[in-house]
Amino acid sequence: MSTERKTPRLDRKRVADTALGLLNEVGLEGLTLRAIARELDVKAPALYWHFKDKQALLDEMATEMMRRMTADYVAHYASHPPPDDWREALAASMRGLREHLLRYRDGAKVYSGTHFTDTSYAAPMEQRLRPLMAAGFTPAQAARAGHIAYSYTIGYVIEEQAMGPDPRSGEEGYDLAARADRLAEYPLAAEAGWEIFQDHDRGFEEGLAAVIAGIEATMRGSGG
Amino acid sequence: MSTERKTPRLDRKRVADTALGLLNEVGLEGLTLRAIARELDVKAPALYWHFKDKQALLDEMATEMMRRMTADYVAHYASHPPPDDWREALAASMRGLREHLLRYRDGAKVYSGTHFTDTSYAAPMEQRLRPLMAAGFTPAQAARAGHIAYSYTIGYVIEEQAMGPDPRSGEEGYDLAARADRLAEYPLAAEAGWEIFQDHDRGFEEGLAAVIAGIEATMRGSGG
DNA sequence: GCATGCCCTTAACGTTGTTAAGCTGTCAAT
DNA sequence: ATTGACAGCTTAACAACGTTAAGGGCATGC
Repeated sequence: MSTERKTPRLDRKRVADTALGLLNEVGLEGLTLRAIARELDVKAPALYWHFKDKQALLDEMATEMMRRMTADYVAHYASHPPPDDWREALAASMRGLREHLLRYRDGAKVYSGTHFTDTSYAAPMEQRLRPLMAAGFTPAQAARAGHIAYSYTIGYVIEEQAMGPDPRSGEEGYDLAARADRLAEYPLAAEAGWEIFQDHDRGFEEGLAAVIAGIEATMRGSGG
Repeated sequence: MSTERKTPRLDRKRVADTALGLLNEVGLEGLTLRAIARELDVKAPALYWHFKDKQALLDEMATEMMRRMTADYVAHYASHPPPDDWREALAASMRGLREHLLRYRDGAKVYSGTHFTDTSYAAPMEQRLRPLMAAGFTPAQAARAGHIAYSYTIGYVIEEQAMGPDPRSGEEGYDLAARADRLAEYPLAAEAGWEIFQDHDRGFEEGLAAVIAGIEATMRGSGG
């Protein structure tokens, strides 16, 4: 009856955890099976006992990211009351998504390139949709609204992580003055750099506010 | 008529063109330097005369995609009058972006993972921003508005291409009924599948309309 | 005719994902 | 206790990849 049989050094969760940790040190292109194995004090082929191939490991990593996100949600709403306004609920959900993607180097790329290994992604999705239903969205509208906000967030973070080497540091990995020089022929594009490449937190919030306002404007009262 | 100096079999454009063609046949993970070289009747190391490394080739591919997109814009607006409404102009720009990303397998992934090799991306950006300025947006607002729509579009197409193997075919690469079964515990998430995974064209349009309406609602008349 | 430099080839290196085969320790049954 | 089986790892090896080093052919300027 004991679920633990003896002393297996590895299991799927331990591998995914370690791989996620290593991801932040070496990035996605440095994340080789041998490096992960070394971190686990094991040889590379051992991983194939637990995963069909590398993609399966990446899928498990994305799923683990999702699980941690769900756990944060639950923990947070255990102490705070959930927002009663659907706009705040949706915004909070997307902020949480972005925050978790930014927690790992190339997080958005790993995340968006995988199919999940179980249904753990459904719980946050369900939570994201419930407030919309409560506010009078039809199921189809709620799904659409959620996907719009989701697409915006994924796209924003992919761009965000693609340009700066340092997620979350104050540094800009990009010489904006040089960029403006190169684009002297295109004054609008040149000036846009200052708005787009700086203060990602504020930029994300402005866009999120617009997206949610747009959902409200185009989808409320038009369907139900 | 011979501007050609002698018989160089390769140049950057020919390589990028061929690589883009091959991309549609073999996908991003099958796009090896040897395969590209074979297509060009050349050995793999020859590519290193024209490109520093593979990433440089991918960058050139993304830049070429951008150039083709610009060319389409120009060709289209040579025969049609440009929309005078900033909303229509922005929507048309994003439709064009999506269409070009969908034209290549893994197009959005290639596109969003690269830094451009020249300033050719600035022309479409400039065109995207000009109508906004004409409508009274400040430069910062125009930049922000453009980036919001851009992020949404990139995120949408990445998801779109990640799930279906066949871009643009009528087929669904995904068993929605099986998905709904697995998610029996999460009725909202289950039902959302039917909205999200079908009719990408309509889904994109609805989201685009929402995003643009949201830009209007949150950014017009608030700045200057 | 000879050297220069461009453009490509041949050969090879180190690393990657992955497979095949075999070793080791623990448990169940005898 | 001895055995057999099987889970879980190792060692060895393979093909393919990106990339580098060295050299060859061939047009051009002197």
